[in-house]
Amino acid sequence: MATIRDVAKEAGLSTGTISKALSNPERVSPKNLAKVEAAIKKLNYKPNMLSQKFRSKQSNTIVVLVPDIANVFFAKVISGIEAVAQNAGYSVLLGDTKDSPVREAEFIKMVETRLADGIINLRPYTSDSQLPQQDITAVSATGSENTPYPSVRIDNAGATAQVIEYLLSLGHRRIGVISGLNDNPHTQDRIAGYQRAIAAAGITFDPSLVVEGDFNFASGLNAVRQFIQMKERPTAVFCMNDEMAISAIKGFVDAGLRVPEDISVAGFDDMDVSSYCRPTLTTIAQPAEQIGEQSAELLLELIAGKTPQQTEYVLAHDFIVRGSTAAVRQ
Amino acid sequence: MATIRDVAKEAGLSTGTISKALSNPERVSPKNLAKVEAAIKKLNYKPNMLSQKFRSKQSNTIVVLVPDIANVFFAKVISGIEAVAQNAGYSVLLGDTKDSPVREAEFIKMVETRLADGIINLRPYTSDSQLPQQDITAVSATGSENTPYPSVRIDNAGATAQVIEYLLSLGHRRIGVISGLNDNPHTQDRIAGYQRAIAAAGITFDPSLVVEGDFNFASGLNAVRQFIQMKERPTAVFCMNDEMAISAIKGFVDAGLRVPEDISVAGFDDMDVSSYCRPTLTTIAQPAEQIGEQSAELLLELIAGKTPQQTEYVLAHDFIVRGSTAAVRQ
DNA sequence: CTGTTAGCGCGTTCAC
DNA sequence: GTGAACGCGCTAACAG
Repeated sequence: MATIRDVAKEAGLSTGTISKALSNPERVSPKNLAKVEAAIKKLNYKPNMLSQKFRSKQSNTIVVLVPDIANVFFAKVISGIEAVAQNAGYSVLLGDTKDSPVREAEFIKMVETRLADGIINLRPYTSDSQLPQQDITAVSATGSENTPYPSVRIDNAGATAQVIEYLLSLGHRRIGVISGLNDNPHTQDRIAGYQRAIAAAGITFDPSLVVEGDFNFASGLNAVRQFIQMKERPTAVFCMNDEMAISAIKGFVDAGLRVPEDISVAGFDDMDVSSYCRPTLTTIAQPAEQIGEQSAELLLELIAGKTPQQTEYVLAHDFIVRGSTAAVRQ
Repeated sequence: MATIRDVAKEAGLSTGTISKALSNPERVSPKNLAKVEAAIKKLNYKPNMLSQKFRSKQSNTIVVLVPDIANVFFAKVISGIEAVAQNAGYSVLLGDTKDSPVREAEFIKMVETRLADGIINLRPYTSDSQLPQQDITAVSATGSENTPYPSVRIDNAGATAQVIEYLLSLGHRRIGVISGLNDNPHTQDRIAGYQRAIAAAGITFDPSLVVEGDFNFASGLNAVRQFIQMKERPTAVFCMNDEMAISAIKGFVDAGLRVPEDISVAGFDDMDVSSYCRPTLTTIAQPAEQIGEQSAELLLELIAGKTPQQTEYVLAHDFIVRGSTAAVRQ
């Protein structure tokens, strides 16, 4: 495989000139430029980027830590990250951690060992996080409150409160929740929003109305079983993502209840499918791609050594009312 | 940042010994090994992987070319790739091409310039593909028939024929199709399967029954409008993915038709949501993760310079009958 | 504008 | 078992 020295020899010039011709063509005489081009073409020379990176000590790579890439929300965030990174000449290394701290640690090691310049973490921060054990440049996308490093997120508590207030306005007083895993920070933020909203309406918190899910379809169905067996069944259920909302709807319907006539269901995330399923889903739309873009921009600033004015971005969400919620039956 | 030389100085040894201590600890005296460890810890030394890669000329990285990472099917394939790659000590670089040949070319350049050792292409092969312009080690996941390089795929035509045969067995004679883009090889393979199946049943092909979609939700809705206006409406519709099937169902229902009583709808891919929407979806399940795993294994063999026995894997699919299809109404 | 040269951090000789 | 020295491909610095 041809090296820059081969090109130099072929063109009858020195390696320094070739190098300059590639990076600063305007600083090389047109005559020699032509020679260089000819030699490159003849030898089919491709600069070895591995050497370039080694030389420049810049990997121009960021790693994205994601608990599960098959989750649509994460995939969209990544899409946003990729767009910004690509534009800035950065590559993105995919770090599917499968929720394992060990794997997470391995990816963190990549920036310690210079394979990557920084990390974007899509996993919400918990205390067992390996980050930031060292002084690693990292930002948290989909962060929750109190993330100890730069983050981009939405106001999870506020968005939840908004949904709950809407359900209250429809006359619902017993509002169930299908949550994420209890130790997930998003779960906690959203529970806080729920409690805030019902407290403001003078309703006391009933823990039995909160059923733990895990953000997957199956857990929505399980939760429904619990609700159905209750003596005092809720008249509305807020689900912490759309997957669980969709399966909850199926669960209620299969049990002979109509949605939204007999029971209202609201979701979170606004997946694409949420406007095409039946009934269509009332939900919170997170600006997933934008979260990715903002995170990437923030990280790139950090890598460049700049100190950004903001290190915590709270992006706007949307509350979308569709067909799965209605006024409580009298 | 500490280098191997710093460690050598600290330990009172030479760089060569340190290097050996790291790669072949058993070939260094225990006494010195201890010194090395102490020095490493004291200086918080981390080997510079960028240098290692440069030195070894091995990037241990593969790039995955994907048209759209926010597509669940692709995301699952990637998940499978990631698992195998990680296990083999490889990193995966995400190449979101946004369906642009220019971006595709850029990623291909990464393997030409040594940044990556190989490519897995999730975009079905078309003639305008930039691959394999050079002798690049690449494999096509989700390949279609006649892909000119190693590939992993399912039998698209056969799977489609299976769905159609099932619909025929239910008494349907006019079977509509919502396809992918016409120039997509998967579209072509599946159309072939459709034609084969109806021909075997003695039905002549009516092109007006095939409506072009684009694999997105919205196009399913558009296609439905065309079907509804037909004088002779189909009694069943085969959709080339579940997204379009779900939105088609919504379209029919909104138009006052019942699914499956008035019209049957079948999909392709078996998204998670397909067992939770209403009605649940009759569909073809592709082994997405397995496709990813197989592709990664194949590519790694190729990279290692082995010649695999097989260069075309056709994996088994599943035909899943659920609630969206029923016997034709008399 | 061009050529020469040093050295990035590491692994790998080959003497000792 | 160990250490000194070289070179991977490239860029930067300086001299011409």
